[in-house]
Amino acid sequence: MTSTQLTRNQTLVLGALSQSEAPLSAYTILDKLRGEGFRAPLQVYRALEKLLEFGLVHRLESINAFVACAHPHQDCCSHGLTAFTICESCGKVTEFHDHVIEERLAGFARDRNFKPGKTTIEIRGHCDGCA
Amino acid sequence: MTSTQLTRNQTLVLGALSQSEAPLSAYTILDKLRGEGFRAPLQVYRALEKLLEFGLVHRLESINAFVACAHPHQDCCSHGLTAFTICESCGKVTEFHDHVIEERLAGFARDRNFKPGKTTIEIRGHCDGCA
DNA sequence: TAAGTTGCGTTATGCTATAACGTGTGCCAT
DNA sequence: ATGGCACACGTTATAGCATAACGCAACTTA
Repeated sequence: MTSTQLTRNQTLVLGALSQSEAPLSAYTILDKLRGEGFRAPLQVYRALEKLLEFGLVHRLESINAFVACAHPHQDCCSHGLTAFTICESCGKVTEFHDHVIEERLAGFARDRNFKPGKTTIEIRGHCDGCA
Repeated sequence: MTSTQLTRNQTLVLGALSQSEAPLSAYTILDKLRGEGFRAPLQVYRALEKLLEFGLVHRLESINAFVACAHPHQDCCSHGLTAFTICESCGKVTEFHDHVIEERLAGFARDRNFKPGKTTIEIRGHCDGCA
């Protein structure tokens, strides 16, 4: 695990995400942090950019929102592929890692001589509680 | 295969996507169709909504863009899961279907009592030609 | 101390998507 | 045939997401 000292803004943004049950949009984060002196979207986006880089936060492409990583202590997030279920009712997000899927996608890419960068896997639906 | 008569706007939007090598954003489509009388984003979004419904077009969540379905004649797209590779250099998109991944994700959802709706799988990277 | 790097704040702008309202057309049940 | 309905369409306005470009301050390193 790589430990980096976070700046004040980064800490605040990560805190907002960690405290939230559901994923947050950048603008929602901004509103939550106005009390701390945040005034512009860029303050949020710049912090998010770093947090994503550090593997402490994930971006959910299909809903334009962000969540704190569920296993920030491990390094799993940084290289391995991360998949998500996203409940469309309550917003609950579950993060998981699957080696079989990872291999399968890697194989497909190899076959096509495609050099994979970031991979997105997101299942939107309804969680147990929201049936 | 379900065959539906497309409206003029739907035909024009699908045409724009079919002719394009790379995925197009809604606003790019709008610009391409100004000559045909398009004036507002909603004309494009409304057509896209229907085309997505018919399974003739896919939305690429990670780049906010749209592509014509590679196999519109089959029904594969409507139920089965569709995955994509997206070249970040040339924009080329390859669509594929993998039963193993599909099963694996379905199994994961079952285990968690998660009712899956739409699933997104997108690999961004670089295609053979763009190495 | 000069140059480079990094984070920060601000203003402005651009891109993506939808709300709300009204029009016209075709269908078909009465 | 006419009233009601469903649907596509057009328009204006607005909401929501993201970045460009500028300049300042703190810190590092040579």
